[in-house]
Amino acid sequence: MAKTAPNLCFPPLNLNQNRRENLFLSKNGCFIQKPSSKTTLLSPIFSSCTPIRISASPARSIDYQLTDYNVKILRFCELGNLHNAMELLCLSEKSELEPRTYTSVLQLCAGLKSLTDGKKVHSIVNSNNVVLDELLGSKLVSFYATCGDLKEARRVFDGMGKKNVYLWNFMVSEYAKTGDFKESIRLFKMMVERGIEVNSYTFSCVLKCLAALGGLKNGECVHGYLLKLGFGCCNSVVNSLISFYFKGRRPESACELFDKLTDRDVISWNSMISGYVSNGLAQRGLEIFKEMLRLGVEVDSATIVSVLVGCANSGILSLGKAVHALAIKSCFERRINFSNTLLDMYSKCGDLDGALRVFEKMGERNVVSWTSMIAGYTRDGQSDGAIRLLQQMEKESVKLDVVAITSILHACARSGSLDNGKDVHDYIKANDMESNLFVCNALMDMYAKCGSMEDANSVFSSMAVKDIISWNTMIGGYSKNCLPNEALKMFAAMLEELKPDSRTMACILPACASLSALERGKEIHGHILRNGYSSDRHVANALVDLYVKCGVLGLAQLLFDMIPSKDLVSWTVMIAGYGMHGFGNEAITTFNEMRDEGIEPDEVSFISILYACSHSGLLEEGWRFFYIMKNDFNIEPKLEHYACMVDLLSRTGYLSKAYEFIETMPIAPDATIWGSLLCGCRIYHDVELAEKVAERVFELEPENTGYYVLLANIYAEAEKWEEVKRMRERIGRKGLRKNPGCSWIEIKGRVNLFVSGNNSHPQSKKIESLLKKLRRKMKEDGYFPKTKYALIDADEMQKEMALCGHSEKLVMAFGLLTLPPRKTIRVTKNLRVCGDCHEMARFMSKETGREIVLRDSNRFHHFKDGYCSCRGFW
DNA sequence: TTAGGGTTAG
Repeated sequence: MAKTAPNLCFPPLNLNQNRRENLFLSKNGCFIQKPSSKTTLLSPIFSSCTPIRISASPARSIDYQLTDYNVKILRFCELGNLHNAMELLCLSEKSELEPRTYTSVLQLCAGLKSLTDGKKVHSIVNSNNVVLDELLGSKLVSFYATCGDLKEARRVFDGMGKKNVYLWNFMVSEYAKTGDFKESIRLFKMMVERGIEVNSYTFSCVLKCLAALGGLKNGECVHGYLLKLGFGCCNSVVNSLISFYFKGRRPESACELFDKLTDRDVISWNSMISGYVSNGLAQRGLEIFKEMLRLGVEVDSATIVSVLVGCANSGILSLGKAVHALAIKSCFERRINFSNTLLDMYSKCGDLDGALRVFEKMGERNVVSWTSMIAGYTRDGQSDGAIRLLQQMEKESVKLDVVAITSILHACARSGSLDNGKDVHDYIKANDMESNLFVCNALMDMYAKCGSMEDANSVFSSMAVKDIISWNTMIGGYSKNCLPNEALKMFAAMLEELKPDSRTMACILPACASLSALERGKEIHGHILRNGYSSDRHVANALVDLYVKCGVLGLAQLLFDMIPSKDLVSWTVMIAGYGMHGFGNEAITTFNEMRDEGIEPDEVSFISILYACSHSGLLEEGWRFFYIMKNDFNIEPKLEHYACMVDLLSRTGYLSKAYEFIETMPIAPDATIWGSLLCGCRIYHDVELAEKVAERVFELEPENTGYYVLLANIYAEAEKWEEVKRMRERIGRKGLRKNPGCSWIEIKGRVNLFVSGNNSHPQSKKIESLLKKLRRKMKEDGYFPKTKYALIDADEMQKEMALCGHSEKLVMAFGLLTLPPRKTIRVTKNLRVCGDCHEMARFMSKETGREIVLRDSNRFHHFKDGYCSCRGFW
């Protein structure tokens, strides 16, 4: 009370002689007015006041006014009038000024953060040759530090003779405040070297600095030192140690200290809760909280905050709600930051309604509250709700910051809303946020996920500063958007600029996989091994996928077996791999193993297993999985699942059942589903059903040439040349062009692409002659070319010529000519392999003793000794 | 003359 109350009864500024007898000088050198006899409340202060000896003579009193600058300056200081205090200080003679006057003015300068005035005081101190004693020195140091001139503070500090432990601690903590923890530690070492008697404050600050520096070993040394000095039982020091060990990711050491701490206060308990929560051990943190309640330890707002974060991280809504009630009781919930934490707890626990209730009840909201809600909707898959909130934010003129922008971009990316994303981009431009790295990375990600790699690239090109995330986003974006060549180019450019990381590997491998670029993939695999990225599960899964898609199933299996803790993706990739290669039974065994491991399949793993069943003709098993998915796992079948089932029925010849199945589907079938049945009609030569089905397909996808060609082929195989002609005319009328078939083969890391019918390759002549030679031998062996597939109503010779030009044949011949003997020929085709080419590949494998692995748009065909792994299911 | 250790979301 004595420190603040005197201000309440100050006299007016201009000293009134008549009232002087009422003035007293307080202990800290300030004038205070003597209270009237009625004032009893402040009377205790006066017991500590010394009356100033003031003569009643008018002459002496004038003399006082002229000479005692100290008193006047002190009075101005007390009034906060720095201007007048400075003016008087400048007017005063050295001999008139007392040390206390300088310190008071300096304190005011610090309070008002007036660096200029404080510097002036400092220069007066210097020019008056005033000795910097402990007090004046401390004031100068703290003045400079408070005004942000830590360098000058340090200069004064270093120039001082005797310094007490407070001032040393002050400097240590000032460096820590600016983030210069190393300098803090250097000072601490100086303290120890100079024999300064450190105290508990020193250790609190030093341990915080060491935690920030990640100096676990140094911290342990300090721990030993403080024990030696006898601070091992000091509650505040042990609390600091607990926090230090938690920050150093050593919860067990923190726990040991807490267990031994007899004098626990609320900070000790809170340190344990928040320490566990921030170490990803929220459940243990919550247990500490329960123990705290059990023992009747009083909780405070910091306890509640940490517990809420713990509930959010572990998804324990019930406890979160109970703590919410406790917060209401304690009136904590009225503060905005607290409400935001609460809101986030509900949102992360999946209770969006609860989050919304907090949000709506909040008296004041800031951008964090809004962003929290947006993130909640996005997390819940309700991107539309997130975008609606953005519009509401705009209406309420809430200014978006970087985090808000990135959250909204994330919502747009999740929902694939390119238009909304572009609006956000406009906002970014209008608000000068284009140079922010985080914003740019999120923008690129949004464009990539919305399928616009052109826009993503334009953001990328305009970035002055790029980090590894920028590069990875672009590479991953190209890979996922079926632009593997661009991904590889970007990867090559990245290598010129910076070292890739494990995430880069997981982004580039799918590009190699989609190109079946085995050699490039192997190069990257080598890089992964050299850099120790194989333990990254994303990388390991991508490697399995790479070898699956490059047709090296054995290696994929080996790598899969080597993954120590397989996740759902690892299993799903392997199941799909077996399916793609026609190993349906192996896929089923793998699926069962996954369930034995306690991993629950999701809708994607069911697509993989159903796909595997359909590509191996496993009808009964397929139905069983379809049933299990719906009934045991409560997964509502999606179009992809129905497509697999239709495919399975069609491939196994149950065409009318497939038709019925489509008609009774609870969701509208798309062209792919009808297309599967159309393929079945082709396999089983059901022209009548094919016509019925084809019309449904044409309605849904009138522009897709593939389906017109498919029907034309069905007609051609039935030798209905009139209908083939009709189809060709229909295609011609619509101005549609058949998608050109192309195939490629990677030789020495280079992808060699062949387009059907194109003979511009430098080795064309050699290829042609090899194919003719092979064809002759095949005929001798009783092989008749499947000329039906030529789709041309011409004479047999012409048809055979047309078939010779199919891209997969050209590539296979090129492979035979170029690759060393016994090397497997690996071919990839953009469309489904044609029947004639399939026959020829079978023959080639027998005739040349070569293994041929052909990946078409649908599956793998392994040709060996005249047999194909697809067993006719393709 | 003065201080520290626990908490706050997107």
